[in-house]
Amino acid sequence: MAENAQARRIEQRRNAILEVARERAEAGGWPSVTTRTLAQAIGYSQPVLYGHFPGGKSEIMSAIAMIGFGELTAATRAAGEGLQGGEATYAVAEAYLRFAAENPVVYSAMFALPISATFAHADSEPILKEAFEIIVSVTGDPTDDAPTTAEVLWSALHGLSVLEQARRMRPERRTARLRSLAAHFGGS
Amino acid sequence: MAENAQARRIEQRRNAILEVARERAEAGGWPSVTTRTLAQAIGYSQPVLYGHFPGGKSEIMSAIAMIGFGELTAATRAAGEGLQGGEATYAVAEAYLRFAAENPVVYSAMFALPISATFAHADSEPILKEAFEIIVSVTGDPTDDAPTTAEVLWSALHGLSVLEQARRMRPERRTARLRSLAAHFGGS
DNA sequence: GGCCTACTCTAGCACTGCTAGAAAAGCTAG
DNA sequence: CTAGCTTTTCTAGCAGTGCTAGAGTAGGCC
Repeated sequence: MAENAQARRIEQRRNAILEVARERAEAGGWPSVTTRTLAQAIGYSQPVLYGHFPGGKSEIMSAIAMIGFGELTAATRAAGEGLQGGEATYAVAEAYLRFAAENPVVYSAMFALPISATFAHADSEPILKEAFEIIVSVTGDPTDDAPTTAEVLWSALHGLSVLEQARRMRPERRTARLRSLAAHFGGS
Repeated sequence: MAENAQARRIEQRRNAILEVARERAEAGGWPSVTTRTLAQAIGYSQPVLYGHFPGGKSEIMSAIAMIGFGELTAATRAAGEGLQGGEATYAVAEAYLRFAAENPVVYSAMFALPISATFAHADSEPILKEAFEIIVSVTGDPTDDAPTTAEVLWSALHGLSVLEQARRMRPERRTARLRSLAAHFGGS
């Protein structure tokens, strides 16, 4: 009984840590999330954070990154639902770039950390593999092997996300880039 | 007379800072390059660094990043020299990925920093614009506007570089990805 | 030789992630 | 209801970071 309530309290606090950390990171970047400010925001002292995440700040970032992969998978899957060929490619790509643009720091955590997981491998984190499968499904290329083309398409999406975030791309050409991408990878 | 010797001494020390910083960064990552270790390595104290680079560590990283852009431009230009169509695309892409793989931390500095420069704009840093022009020249796509296609191609190259470095791509499929990229962007 | 300028260093600030040991709270048993 | 024990939580501090004010030292000039 007591253990159950205790467990729920701990789970709740863990979620609070992740929620506050994400919120603050989106507001002022990852460097603005310090163990001190984070601890104060949840109403506890620093060591409590290490009780939940022994790996410290980087483990907190990794946890948020995993949540991000789940959200990205859901968003791209929903976007491609029921579509075929180039339309599916365009829709999935658009959803991907939108997620990255709307959650820049979460997205950066998803790729900045040494999570050590090769997308196309079977023994990867299930969430990563799931996300990769969606990309594979919209590469309308029968000549090449699909996983390889998917790796290239994912790279293009990732590059676009990073470079748009860094303001290296012309904002007004966003849809043109998406059309170009869909034309090159969307198959028939 | 004396001023000239003085100026040369200062220039030499500036180069020593950049050289040592790059060396150490390639050996142990950017975090291992601290103002203390860097100052000690060049035989001076920390404030001397700020005499050369008032912006501190980030300005040193920016300076190295600019050198990196110069090297990347030279490497890709040399690779594409005299080639046409898909062959040029493949060669340039290969040179690009090789540079990123051989200079991972310099490459990361080239894109991690807020240098604030949109590649396709005329008023960008000349070095950046020059590098972009090479990419434009190997996009054999007459239907789309070339700069937009070049932005997408650059994104794909950047994404491949980052994700290969992060071990998210299967290493044994590297040439297959390059062929796929050249096939999709190389034109006729 | 004496002075003045320009350079260089020492010492320290404010901040970071992280942790050992003290204090407090809560549960268990008598 | 109290005593003791376990678990949780906090205080205080370490080692390291980027950066800088002011003291000290070297150099060239008259």
